[in-house]
Amino acid sequence: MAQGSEAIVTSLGALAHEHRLAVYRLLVARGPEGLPAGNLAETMAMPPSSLTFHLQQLLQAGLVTQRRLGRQIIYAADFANMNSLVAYLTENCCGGGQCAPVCDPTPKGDAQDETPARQRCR
Amino acid sequence: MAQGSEAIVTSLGALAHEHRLAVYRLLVARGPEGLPAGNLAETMAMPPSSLTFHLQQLLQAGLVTQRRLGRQIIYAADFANMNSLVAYLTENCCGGGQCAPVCDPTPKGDAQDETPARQRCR
DNA sequence: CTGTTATTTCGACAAACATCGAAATATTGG
DNA sequence: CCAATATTTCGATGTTTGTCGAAATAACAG
Repeated sequence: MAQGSEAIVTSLGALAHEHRLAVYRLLVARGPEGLPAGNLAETMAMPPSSLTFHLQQLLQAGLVTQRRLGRQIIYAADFANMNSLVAYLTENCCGGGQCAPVCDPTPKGDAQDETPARQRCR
Repeated sequence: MAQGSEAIVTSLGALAHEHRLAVYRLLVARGPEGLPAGNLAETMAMPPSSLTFHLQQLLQAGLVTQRRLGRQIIYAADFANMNSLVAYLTENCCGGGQCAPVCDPTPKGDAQDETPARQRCR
């Protein structure tokens, strides 16, 4: 119980800041291609050293990835980790179906809706 | 869009603490009936004044409600707000379906100590 | 090499957060 | 009113977070 929720607390804390949430949303919107740090700093109108501070937290929480491209460093959202976070909240922090889970958009061609009467799309 | 995320940041921050997340989970497990502050303090093995501090944050974030019953004060989880939080994360922080929604959150009401991360639908 | 660009690390500081005992505030029962 | 119970408020204190300029590192182009 304690070791699993520790990572959750880290992720929640990483997103619990105006600038970091904004940065993360930018990266989500950008997709796997990601954005270089300089671009983020300019968009956020934030000094580079401040941005780095926040990116480190997102990185440590495993919410973003980092890769080098030439002399710039590209950050991208890590969707797997956000998935875990949403899953945790839905499982542990919502009453039995009280906090309605998101309905399955079924992005790919599979049309199997055999889930046992739980998903309510509002 | 920006003013909405302010409330989200507050909610995330309220949950981004080991003790508060544990308290909130206790309240979620308890349901609308809720638990008195003293009961929470004892369960959490935490001095009452410390507990109050954390309860205030959850309260301010709108994640829990407060009501008096005799000389004790009962706290209960506010599911509507958690619903908003999960909805926000799913809508704004997950790529187009990249962050797969949760499937089948164990119909029976145990939800005690499951592995927090993995949730494969298929 | 040398200079230029992109980003991080370091250091210093203010602000916010967390902890908890002691005192204060409600509520009930006698 | 007085005592007992349940919880909060206050105050003091240590820790963590956030900010940002200056210096350091890394990569590239001549």
